[in-house]
This record gives sequence, structure tokens and C-alpha cells, in this order.
Amino acid sequence: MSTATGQVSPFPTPERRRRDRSAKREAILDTALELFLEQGYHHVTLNQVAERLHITKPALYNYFAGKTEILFACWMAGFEQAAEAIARIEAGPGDGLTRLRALIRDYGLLMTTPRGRCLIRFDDRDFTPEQRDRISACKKQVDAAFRSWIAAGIEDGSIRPCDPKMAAFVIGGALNWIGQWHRDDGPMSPQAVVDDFADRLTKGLATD
Amino acid sequence: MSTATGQVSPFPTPERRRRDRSAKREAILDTALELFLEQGYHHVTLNQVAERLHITKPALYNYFAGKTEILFACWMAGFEQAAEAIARIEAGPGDGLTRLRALIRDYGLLMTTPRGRCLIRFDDRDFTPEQRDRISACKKQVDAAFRSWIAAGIEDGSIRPCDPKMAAFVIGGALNWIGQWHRDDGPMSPQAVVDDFADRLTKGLATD
Amino acid sequence: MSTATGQVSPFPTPERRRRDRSAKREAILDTALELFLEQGYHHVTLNQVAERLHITKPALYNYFAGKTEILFACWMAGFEQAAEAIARIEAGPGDGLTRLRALIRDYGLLMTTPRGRCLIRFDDRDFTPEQRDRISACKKQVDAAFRSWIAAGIEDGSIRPCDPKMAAFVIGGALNWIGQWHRDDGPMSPQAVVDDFADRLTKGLATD
Amino acid sequence: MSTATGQVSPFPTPERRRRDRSAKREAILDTALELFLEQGYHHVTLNQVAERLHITKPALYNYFAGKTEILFACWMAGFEQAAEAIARIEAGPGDGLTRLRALIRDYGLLMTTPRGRCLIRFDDRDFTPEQRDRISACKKQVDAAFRSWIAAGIEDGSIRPCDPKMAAFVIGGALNWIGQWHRDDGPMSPQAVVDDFADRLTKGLATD
DNA sequence: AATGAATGAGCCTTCATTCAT
DNA sequence: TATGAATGAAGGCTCATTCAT
Repeated sequence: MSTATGQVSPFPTPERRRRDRSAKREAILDTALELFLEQGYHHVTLNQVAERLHITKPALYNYFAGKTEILFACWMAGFEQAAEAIARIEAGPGDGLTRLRALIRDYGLLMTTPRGRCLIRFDDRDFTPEQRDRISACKKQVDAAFRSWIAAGIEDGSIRPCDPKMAAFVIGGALNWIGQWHRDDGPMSPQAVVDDFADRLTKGLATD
Repeated sequence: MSTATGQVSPFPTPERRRRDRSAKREAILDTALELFLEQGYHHVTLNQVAERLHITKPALYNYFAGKTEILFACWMAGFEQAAEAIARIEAGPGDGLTRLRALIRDYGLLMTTPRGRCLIRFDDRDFTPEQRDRISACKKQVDAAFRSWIAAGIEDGSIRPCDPKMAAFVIGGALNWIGQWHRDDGPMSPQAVVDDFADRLTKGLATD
Repeated sequence: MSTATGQVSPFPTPERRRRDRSAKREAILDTALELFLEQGYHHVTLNQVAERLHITKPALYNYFAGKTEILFACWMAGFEQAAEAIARIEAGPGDGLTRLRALIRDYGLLMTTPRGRCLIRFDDRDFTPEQRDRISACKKQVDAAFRSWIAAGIEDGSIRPCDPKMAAFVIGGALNWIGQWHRDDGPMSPQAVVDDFADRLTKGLATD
Repeated sequence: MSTATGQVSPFPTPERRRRDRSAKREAILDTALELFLEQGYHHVTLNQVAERLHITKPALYNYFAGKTEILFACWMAGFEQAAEAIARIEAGPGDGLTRLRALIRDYGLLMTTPRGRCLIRFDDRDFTPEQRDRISACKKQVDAAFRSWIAAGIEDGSIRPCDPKMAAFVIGGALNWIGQWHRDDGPMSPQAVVDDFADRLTKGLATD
């Protein structure tokens, strides 16, 4: 949005206002998320969040209804990434095993990012019951993706017959655990880790 | 400890005093642990702990220096069980694979118990730095057990050559995850779960 | 205010501007008053007032200096009605008793209206000292009306000798109380109530 | 509770402890009540209450669950006085008119005391719904006393036939109003006021 | 060893008010 | 005139911890 002289108008259009607002919400989210992961939800005060953003505490309430709302938004932001990955893989080609491997890679990569870590580093009991319900439903979706592609692989012959539920538990556990031990400054790049995991976690499953 | 008349003396001997004290400490620990797992550390007040024990809050301070001390003691109680299992397996016979499987079973079982769950359901950042250091060392011990027996198995030929570190991450992740999803009132008994896991997690590793 | 073509000009004249402004002020007043009576001054936020008017909070500041100003204006609006009644009665004919009865009726009726209720349902301590002073003076005026007509009635023989001050307290208390118990959807119409009160409150006073 | 030497033991007996506690509760109540009447509920902070008692804010929570609980206790303390008066009169002798006059005197006197003023100077909407319900029931009791003795007086011939409900409204309003205008340092003693009111408010009612 | 009582520190949240646009 | 955004100030409440008894 620029004037004839090429300058950006100081009067924000409604459109730009919306973008600004959205950007600020994102900034709050990222900052809070950062702090939550650094210090743990209960050790983070809204003052800290505000300070790191160079605003004041009540200003946060223009964007979020409260502390748990921020926490919830963080979690959801992480889930969205997972859901996108699932949708992308679902939309793409490949047999059950291929898809499972793709999911392992994508989900594993997610676990090395702040947003992804939210999915498992927050304590369920810090959410409100309503939020918990929604989160529970989301978790089921992710779990269902793992199980369904394992089942699909068994069906299409790319995966040896086994209990999809238990297999999903093993795979999910190993992947979620990445979020606990992987350090960005560690010896292995996220990509290297997930490539390794994709092999390792399907070695026992693949039909050959 | 009874008098000649067969009655228990109302004057406790120093020995009995020590036992009583120890028993009370245990009771506090178990109660706190129960609450911590139920509601999450930060949502549990010392009043709740005291109430469930039918004592008063300050009484707790006769046995523990504070809330984090209790938390720490819970964690350590869990670790002791793991350490015992490791020692027992270490002392027993078997090649690397055998020992690894035994550890998977024992550690997995531990994860279905309250004490075991402490090991992964508590947030590191709720401990003091000193406690964190000790915990960190303990965790290394457990990790070392997994890795060393994998390495031993590779050496003795019971396990195919692979990166013990990554293998341990996968196994550890899958096992720790049990503590998150397993319910006592669920369809699978702890033993059934760990038997399944022992197979599943070593299938890809065993030279067979 | 229309143009030659019969259409209302979109450019408001200064006169119409003034009327608009005044109308908006009134609207704010009525809405705030409504909310104050519904929920109590301290439980009403300016946001609520603004929302009910479909405007935003800062817009209120174009018409009132602040929350207490609105409160004060509400009170004054109520007082004006009382003052008008007093003036009207004062200007009319009748002996002391007649006028007293008229005031009882008018003031009693006022107490069944939102504006009238303001006079006694607001807490004096929510006003600024300056406002309080003005209000105090206004209250004195009303009280003086009651007392003076009682005194006049004693003088002109329509009312039995008594202490006008105490008599005014009794009458005032009974009338103000109407604002607390009378409901529009109750069994007695405002008119019926005040007719009854006018009799009842002067029965003991009248000389016959 | 004194020792052989006549000194008060520094070790409080459970009995004395209970008395102490109760005395403290009373002290908090009276202090809070004082402040509430001085400044209005919403302008009083718990800090003020605590400061005036030379304790700290959280100490209040050992005796009351929160601010509204204190408010409610104040109200109830006032009601108890009214209820006692009613019970006392009920238990005593006298026809309807006599009892009504006694109630007017006692209730009127109550209105000149802090506890009594609570009954009408607090805003209903500052209570929780539960408290409001209980208060509502209590108010009904008081109202019922007025009405029933008026009705009784009509029955026993000491009071002229009239609508007890409206008569009670007039009397109640006049009495409650005392709490608003009477000052301890004013020209009329409480007793003088209520004697005057007892006459004045029943003059029109008495059969002769 | 245990308790009743008190405290200090802190945090979330609310809201009237202001200001740039 | 009206708005979106931000802020300062404040208040209620919680809770781990201490201390006298």
C-alpha cells in the first residue's frame, strides 16, 4: 500500500490493520512459546512475556483472553503443523509404508521445532477442561494417522501384519521423545535424526 | 517390640522411633506422588498432601525441607527402582540382547507404576539446579545401561551392528511413552505390554 | 431541515449538530443509568455501556469526562425531575397539606422510574467531593420542600402542629423506600401506590 | 485459666484458643464493617482492613473465605440483631399494636448502629447469588414480623383495619431511612428518634 | 513431633483512561 | 467524531514457608 510518491501511508488500511494485528498475535505466541519451553509454563509470568515483547502485560489481553488461552494457542499452532503434514501426505501418493515413513520424518522434524515440542511438553492439566477436550480430539487425529497408515500398509502388503495400535505407540513414543533430547546445537541435524528414525522404526515392520 | 506382659510399650525405643519416622516419610512420599501424578506438581498444594495424610501442613516440614524436596524424593524413589533393575540384570547372566530385553521389560513395567512415572512426568525445571544435576547424572546411568548392553550385544554378536545411541533413543522413547498412555484399567496388562514391546523393539535389532 | 429538493442535507447545520450531540448524550445517560440500576455502578464497565450503544468505549469520552461524570449526570437527571415537580407544585395553588400531598404523589411516582431511583440507589461515596457537595445541596432543596410545606400547613391550619423535620424524615423514608421495593411488574400500579401513600402518610398529620 | 500463682498460662487451652479465634473473627468483622460504612464496600481494600487490624492481608483468609464472605458476615451480624429483637418481642406480652411499637423502637435503634446499618447500606448485587438467596429469606422474615403484628393488631382491635403490606412498607421505609440520615453526633439521641417514630408511625394506625 | 497462625512474595486479571490515527 | 491499541494502577487471592507454642 503505497502513495504516488512511493511511500507507505501512515494510515493503515483495514487490511493492513488486520495483518498487523495478526502479526502481533503471532509474535506474542512465539515469544510465549519460547518462554514456556525455556522455563516451563508455571514459571513464566505474563510480565516476562510482555517484557520480551516490549509491551505491557495488559496489552496481551487485547490478543488473548488469558494465560491459558496463550498456552492453548501454542499447542494448537503445533497441532496445525502436524495436521498439515498429515494432510499433505494423505494427499500424496504412496503405499502404507511410504506414507508411514513420510509421517515419521515430518512428525520427527516437527519435534525438533518449538511449535512441535508444544505438543508434548505441555502438561494436559494446565488446560481448561474445554481445551483439554479439543486437544484430546486433536491427539486422536494424529494417532489415527499413524494407525491408519500402518493398517493400510498391512493391507497393501508393504507392512508385515502386526497390531497397528501397539506399533503406533512404539513409533509415537520414539518420535515424541525426540522433543525431549534433541538439541539444535547437538551433533545430529534434525534431518539426519529423522532419516535414521524412519529406517529404524520401520525396519522391523517392512515386509522385506 | 512388646513388654513382658505382651503389650506394646507406649515408649518407643530409638529403633522404633526411627522406623516410625521412616514409615511416615514414605507415606508422605507416596501421597505426594499420587497427587503430583493426578493433578500435576504445580496444582498440588502442600495442604492437599497434608490433608490426605490427616496431618497439617507444617508437619510435613519435619520430614522434608520443602515442596521441591518432596518432588525430588519422588523422582529418586523412581530412579532407585530403575537402578535396582539395572543392577539385578547386570548381576545376572545373559548376552547383550538378553539383558537388553530384560531391561526393556523391567523398565517398561516400571513405567506403569506411580514411582516409575515420576521419572518422566515431572518437569526438570521444577527442580533446583542442584537437584537437576543429580537427576541428570541418574538419567545418564539409565541411558548408559541401555547403550552399554546394546553395545555389548553387538560385540557378542547377539545384536546387529548399529548406533547404540540412536537405538537407545528409540527404545527409551517408546518405553517412556508407556507412562503417558498406559492405564491400569486399560485392555492390556502391564506384563502383556512389555512382552510385546520387548519383542517389537528388538525385532529389528536381533541378529536372530 | 431539508433542502429544496425535499431531501435531508447530509451536511448537518450547527443547530442540528447540537441536537444530535445532545441526543447522543441522552442516549448514553439512559443506557448507563439502566445498567447502573441493573448491576450496580461498580459492576458496570464502560465497555458494557458502549456495547449496548453500539459504539466504542473511548467514544463515550466525547460526551462525558469519565465514569463518575456519567453517574453524576444520571443523578442530576433524576433531581431535575424532582425539582420540576417541586417548582410546579410551588407555582400551583393549595394549602400546605394539599401541596404536601401533591409532592408525595409526584415524588413517589418518580421513585418508580429509573431516573428517580438514581436519587437514592447510588452511593454518595462514588461521587467526587465536588459532586457530593452539589448533590448535598440538591438533596437539601428537596428536603426543604417537604419541610416547608409541612410548616406551611401547620401555619395555615391544614396540618396539626408537629416537628416538620421528623415528619419529613418519615415521609421521605417511606417514599424513597418505594424505589427499593416497587417493581413495574408488581401488583400495584405506581399511581395506586402513591395515592395510597399520600393518604397514609398524611392521615396522622391532617387536622381532621 | 490461671496457674496456682495466679498468672495466666501462656499455653492457651483449646477452649481459650476457640475464644481467641472467635474474638479475632469479630474484630475483623467490626473493622471491615466500619470501613465498609465509611467508604463503601468497593472502595475498601482488604489491605485497609488488615492494616487497621495490624495484621497482613492473607491473615484475613484464616477467618474468612474472601471479601464477599466478610461482607456477608457483616450483613448477617446485623440480621441476627434484628432477629433477636423480633424473637424477644414475640416471646413477650402485648397486643398487635404494642408489639409493633416495640419492633419499631428496636429496629429503629438498630438502624442507628453500625451492624444495623449493614442491613440496608450494602448493595444486594455485591453478594453472590447464594448469599443473596439467604439474605432474601432473612429480609422476608423481618418483613413478615412487621406485617404479622399489624395483622394481629387489626384482629385484636388495637389497630384499625388497613392493608398490612402497605403499612409495613411505610413503616419499614421510614425506619430504614434512619440509617441514612441519623448521625451519632446529631441533635437527637437514637432513643429520642425511635420514641418519636413509634408514635408517629402508629398514630394513623391506632384505633384511638 | 505437631499445630495454629501469620507472613511475604507474587501473579493474573480488570478497567478507566489516554493517544495516535 | 470515532476507533484500535496500549497503559498504569490496583486488587483479590494463593501458597510455600516460618515461628511460637
